[in-house]
Amino acid sequence: MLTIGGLAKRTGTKVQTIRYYETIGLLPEPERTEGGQRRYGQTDLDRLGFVRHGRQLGFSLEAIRELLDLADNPTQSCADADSIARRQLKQVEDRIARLQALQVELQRMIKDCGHHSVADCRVLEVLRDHSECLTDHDRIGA
Amino acid sequence: MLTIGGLAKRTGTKVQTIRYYETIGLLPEPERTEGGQRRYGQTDLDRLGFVRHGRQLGFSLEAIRELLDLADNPTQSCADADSIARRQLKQVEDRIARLQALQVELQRMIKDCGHHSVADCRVLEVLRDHSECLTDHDRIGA
DNA sequence: GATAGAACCTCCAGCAACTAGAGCTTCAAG
DNA sequence: CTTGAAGCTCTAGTTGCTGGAGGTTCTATC
Repeated sequence: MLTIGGLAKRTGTKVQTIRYYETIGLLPEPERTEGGQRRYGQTDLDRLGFVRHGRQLGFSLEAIRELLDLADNPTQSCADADSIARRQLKQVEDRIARLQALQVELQRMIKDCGHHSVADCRVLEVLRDHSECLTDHDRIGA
Repeated sequence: MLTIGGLAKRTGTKVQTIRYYETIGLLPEPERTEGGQRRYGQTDLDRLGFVRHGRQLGFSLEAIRELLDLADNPTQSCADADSIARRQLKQVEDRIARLQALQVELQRMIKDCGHHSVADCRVLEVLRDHSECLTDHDRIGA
């Protein structure tokens, strides 16, 4: 039997986080000692491992909850799990695209900035310029 | 002069968000009408544009606050702005790397899932397998 | 069996960065 | 001068945790 600290260590989770997962019903209430301390078994270790891996993959706790429900009643179609994964993939692809655009822009900012005075600092200019991506028609009186 | 709603529309910001930026001191308190409604000018439009663009670029509000401070007192060295940008770039690169790993895994999950019953659904298996990335030495009693 | 101190317990508060709603007032058009 | 959209303040909720206060339990050592 594992203490909450042991479970935390094995799954790379913080103790507080485990208790938090319990309060939101993602993990079941575990056994307790006479004194009231939590004790965990293999099932708990597996379930928490599943949750943590899902989180690393970028699933929301709600998505993970859905997946766990699916896994708990394995009579339904797998299409549900598939659609959750597809939804996630789409989000991930969007995020990557936006981040890559950002990466390019930051690189440009850094390249153009020659450590002079702020007066001719390009980092600030880039941001200022783009604050005018809202160009003319976004200016007051246009 | 713009109303808060007009400013919101022009910058693609929600009205509540503008008021929020004001309460945290990111935007200055604007002029008010007799009746107490906020009225904004070009400066506010620029400043909020700067903030929103920074947010889209992934800067935290704190980082944006630093940049705005820099822009407000342009006597200091530009090295500060540069280092903020570098810090951000590193974070962005990390995020991209993690997301790409995730993308691959999700694609595999979807590819392997053939819309059968959950019994042989690979989506759940992938997550289950990896919950055992904590392999043997992570099992209780090992 | 006493004791020390690490690890546990509950409860509350807070983080970022907003978002939403209740209940009320003001503005601007017709 | 009325009407209804848009404004106002204030409070509370969101997601996914994290930290602290103040107190109890477990376990190892003497």
